[in-house]
Amino acid sequence: MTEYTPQQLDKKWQHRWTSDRAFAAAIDPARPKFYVLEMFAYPSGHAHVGHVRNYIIGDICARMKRLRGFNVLHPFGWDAFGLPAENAAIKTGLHPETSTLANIAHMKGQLQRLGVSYDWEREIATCLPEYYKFNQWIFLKMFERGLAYRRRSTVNWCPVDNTVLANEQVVDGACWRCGTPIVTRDLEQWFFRITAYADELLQGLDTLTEWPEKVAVMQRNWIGRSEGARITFAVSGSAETIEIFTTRIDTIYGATFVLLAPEHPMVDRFAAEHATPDAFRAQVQAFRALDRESRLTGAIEKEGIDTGRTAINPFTGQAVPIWIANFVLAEYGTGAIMAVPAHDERDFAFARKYQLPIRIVVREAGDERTEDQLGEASTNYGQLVNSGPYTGAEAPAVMSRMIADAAARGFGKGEVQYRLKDWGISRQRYWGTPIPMIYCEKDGVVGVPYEQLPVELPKVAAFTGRGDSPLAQIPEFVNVTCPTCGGPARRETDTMDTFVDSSWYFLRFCDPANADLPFSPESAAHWMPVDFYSGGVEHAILHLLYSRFFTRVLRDVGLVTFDEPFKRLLTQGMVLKDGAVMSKSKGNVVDPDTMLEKYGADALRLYVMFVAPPEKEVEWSDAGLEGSFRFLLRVWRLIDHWCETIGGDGIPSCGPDCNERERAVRRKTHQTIGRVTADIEERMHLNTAVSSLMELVNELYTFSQQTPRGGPGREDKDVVQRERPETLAVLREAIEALVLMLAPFAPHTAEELWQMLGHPETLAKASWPAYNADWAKADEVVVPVQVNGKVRTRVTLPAEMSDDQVRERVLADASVMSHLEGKTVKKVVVAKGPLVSIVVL
RNA sequence: GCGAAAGUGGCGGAACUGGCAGACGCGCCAGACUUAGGAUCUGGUGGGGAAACCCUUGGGGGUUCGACUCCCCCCUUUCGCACCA
Repeated sequence: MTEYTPQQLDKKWQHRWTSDRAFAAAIDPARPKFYVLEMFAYPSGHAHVGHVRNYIIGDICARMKRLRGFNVLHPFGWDAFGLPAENAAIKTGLHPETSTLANIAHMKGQLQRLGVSYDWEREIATCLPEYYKFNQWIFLKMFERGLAYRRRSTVNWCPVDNTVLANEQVVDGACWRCGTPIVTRDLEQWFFRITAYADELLQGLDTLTEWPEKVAVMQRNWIGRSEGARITFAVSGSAETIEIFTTRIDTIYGATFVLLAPEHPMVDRFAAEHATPDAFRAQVQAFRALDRESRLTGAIEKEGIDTGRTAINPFTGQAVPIWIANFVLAEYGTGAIMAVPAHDERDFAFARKYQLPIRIVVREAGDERTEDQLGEASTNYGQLVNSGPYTGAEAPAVMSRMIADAAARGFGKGEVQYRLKDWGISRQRYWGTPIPMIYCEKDGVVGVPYEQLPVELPKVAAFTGRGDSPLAQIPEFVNVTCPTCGGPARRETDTMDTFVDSSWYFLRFCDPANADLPFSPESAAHWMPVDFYSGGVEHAILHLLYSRFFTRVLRDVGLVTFDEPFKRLLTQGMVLKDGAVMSKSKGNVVDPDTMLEKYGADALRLYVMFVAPPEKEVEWSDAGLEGSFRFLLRVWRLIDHWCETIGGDGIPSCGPDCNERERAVRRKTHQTIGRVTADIEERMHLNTAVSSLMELVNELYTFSQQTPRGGPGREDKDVVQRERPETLAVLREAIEALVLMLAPFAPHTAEELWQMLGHPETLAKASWPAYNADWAKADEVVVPVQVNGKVRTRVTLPAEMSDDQVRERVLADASVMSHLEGKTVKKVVVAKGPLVSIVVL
C-alpha cells in the first residue's frame, strides 16, 4: 500500500507543471482556442476560501477544456491600484508600492499552492508602468475622439479633513472619518462619454445569451432608457422658456403646474426678480443643501416653493404656476417637469399639499370619478378626456401623434433619456494612473504625446491624507513644458478611477508584453472573446458595463473587431462562515493555507466544488472538507490496489465478449462520462459532476471487492487474466476514465495516479475519455407501474421494447394483475422511461 | 412599493423537456476488523404504522393518467431597483 501524501504530491506536480511550462498558452492554428478567465484580484494581502472558490471554478473549466483538446488561455493578474493601499500608507507610512508588491507575492504563492493552472508568464499588475502606460494611451485616444472630456461637477467634500470623499465614504450625510456634515463642491473632473454608447450597450445585452438574466436586467435598469418628448413651456411675461421632459405626453392637458429642480438655471433669475429675493434664495438654498443621498433615494419629505411665476402649457394655452420642488433632479432630463397630479403619484401628493389644481385627462374604462373623488393618482393608460382635439383617443397610441404635432407647431420633439451618466474618472489620489494631460496657458488642454508615455507615477509622495491630489504637492511632477509651444505648463495631478484599469485587462492578457500597443489586433482577434468569465455578482454593473464600453471604444479605435468581450458569464456565490461574509474585521476568515497543510490542495478544491452549485452562496464546513478528503483516499486505495494489475501493457481494450457484471461496470463508466461531460461543459453543475464520480467509485469498489485480484507475486493474477481479460479491460477503462475526469478537480492526485497506472507522460498529453452511448445503455429496465397515479409494483423488462410490447408484458404480469383484481381498466399510458400508468375504476 | 429568484430529510444538496422524490456527501445508528479508533469496510437512516399500507417537496386551490416541476391565490427568505418625470 502506497501512502497518500497530498502535501508532497502538491509540491511534486506543481514543480513539474512549472518546469514543463504546462499551462503556457501560445497561438496554435491546429487547435480551437478557449479563453477562461476569473476576475483578477485586488491584492489585499490574503486570499480566503471565498476568493479561492472562484479561481477553482475557472480552473475546472480550463483543465477540462485542455483535456478536451482546446488550446486554453487561462491567465491571471492583479488589480493593483486603489484606495486601501493608499489609506494604509497614510496610516503606517508604508509606501503603497511596497505593500502592494508584497501582497501580490503572497497571494500568488497561495494560488500556486492551490494548483490553479494559470499561465503565469502572462501575469500583469495594473500598478506597473508597462500596464498603466496603456491606460494613458487609451485615455488619449478617447480624448482625441471626444470620448474623454473635462467639465465641472459636484463632489462630496469634507470641510474638516479638506478632502474629496467617494460616495461610499459618506455615511448619513457625514464624513466617515470625522463625522462632519458633507458639503458639495464643484471641481473640474474628467469624464468618459459612456452615454454615447448607451443604446449600443443596451441592445448588446440581447446578444448575451450565456449571461445570467439577472445581470442583464441590472445593466438594463442602470442604463435606464426611456422614450418620451421634450416640450417647451414659455414663461409668462418673458421671452424665456422652460424645457421639460415627459414620458407621458398623453397627459399633458392635465399638466396644471411646472416643477423645477432647485439647481435649475432659471431659479436664480426668478430669485433676482422676486419680491423678497433674500428669503426666496434662503429657501432654495435649503433645498440645495439637502443631503444628496436622501434626495436621490426619495427619503425626504416632498416640499416646494412657489416662484410666483407662470408658464404657458403649449397644448392648452393656459398659464400654469411654476414651483421649485426638492424632489426634482437637476441631472435627469432637463431638470424641469410638467406636473400632472391626476396621473402621477408624486405630483398628486404635491398638488394636495399645496392646493394646486388637479385635472383628469385619462380615463380607464368604467372610471367615473371626479377630481375631488380621487384618492390617489391614476397612472394607467386609457382614453383621453378633456384633451382638446385628442379627446377620445387611446393612449399610448396617441402619443406619437401628439409628439408629431408638437414638433410641427415648433414647441417639442421626441426624445430619449438615459439614467446612465457619463463616467467621472478623476480621483484626487496618488495610487492610480496619472491622467496624461497638460494645461498650458497658451495652448489650453493638451494631451501628453504618445512617445512620452508612460507618465510615471513619482515614487515619492507625502501621504498625509489631506487636501488635493498628493501629486499636486510634487513640483517636479507638476511643472512641465507644454508639448505644443514649449512654454511652462502644469500637469494634471489627478489619477484615474481604478475601474479604468480593469476595463480592458482581459485584452492585455492576449499580448501582455507589447510595448507599443495595449495589445496587437491579431492577438485579440485570436484569443477574444473570453469564452468563460467568472466572478462576483457585485461587479454586475460597474466592471462588466465599463468593460463592454471599453471594448466598443477599442473597436472604434480599430484594435478589435467585436462588440462583446465576455461570451459566457458565471457569477459565483460567496462562501460564508457562521452565516456571514468572510472578512478580517469579523474574524471569520477561513485561510486556505491551513486547509492545504491539513488535507492538500485537491481535497479543498473538490470540496468547494462539491458543496453546492457554483452560483450559490455556501456555508463553510470543515466536516464537508473531510468528506472530500476521504473520497480522495478511497480513490487512492482503489487504484493503488489495482494499478499494477491493470497498468502497463498487455491489457486488451473492451471487447464484445463482456459478461453481465462487466457490462454493468462499462455501462456505469460511460453513463458517468456522459453525465460529467455535460455537467462541466454545458451546465457548469460542478457539484453533480463530483457526485457522479463518487457513484462510479462506489460501484467500482463493490466490483473490486467481488473480483479476485492478481498482481506481482500473486498467482491469481494469471487466473484473472487468462480466464477473463475483459474484467481487467473494463476495470482499466473505468479507472482511467475516473482519473481523467477527476483531473480538473484534483489535479495533483490525478497526475500521480495516472503515473501509477503506467503513463510516462503527464495529463497534459492525455485526452478526456470518449463517451460511447451504446455502452451506456441498459440491457434491461425496471418499469415502474402506477395504478391510479401511485407506484404499486415494478416489472423488469428487456430494454428497447416497443410501447405496445411494454403494455402487453406489464398487463400480463402477475403482480400487476393482483393490483387490478376486481377493477375495470379504463386507460393504460406507456410513458418514456419507460413507465406504465394504469387508470382503473 | 416594483421586479426577479428561491423555499425539498437533522444539514449541504439531487431530480435535464411533466414520469420511480430524497442521487451524492455530511451527520447519526448498528455491525465487522481491531489492543484501540475520531482509520477502514458492511448495512441502515424523510415521517407514521406490527404489518398491509398511509402521509411527505412553504400553505391552499387547479390542470393532468401522472406535478418538486405547469397555472391561480397566499406566506416566508434572499437579491436587485427604488421620487428617473
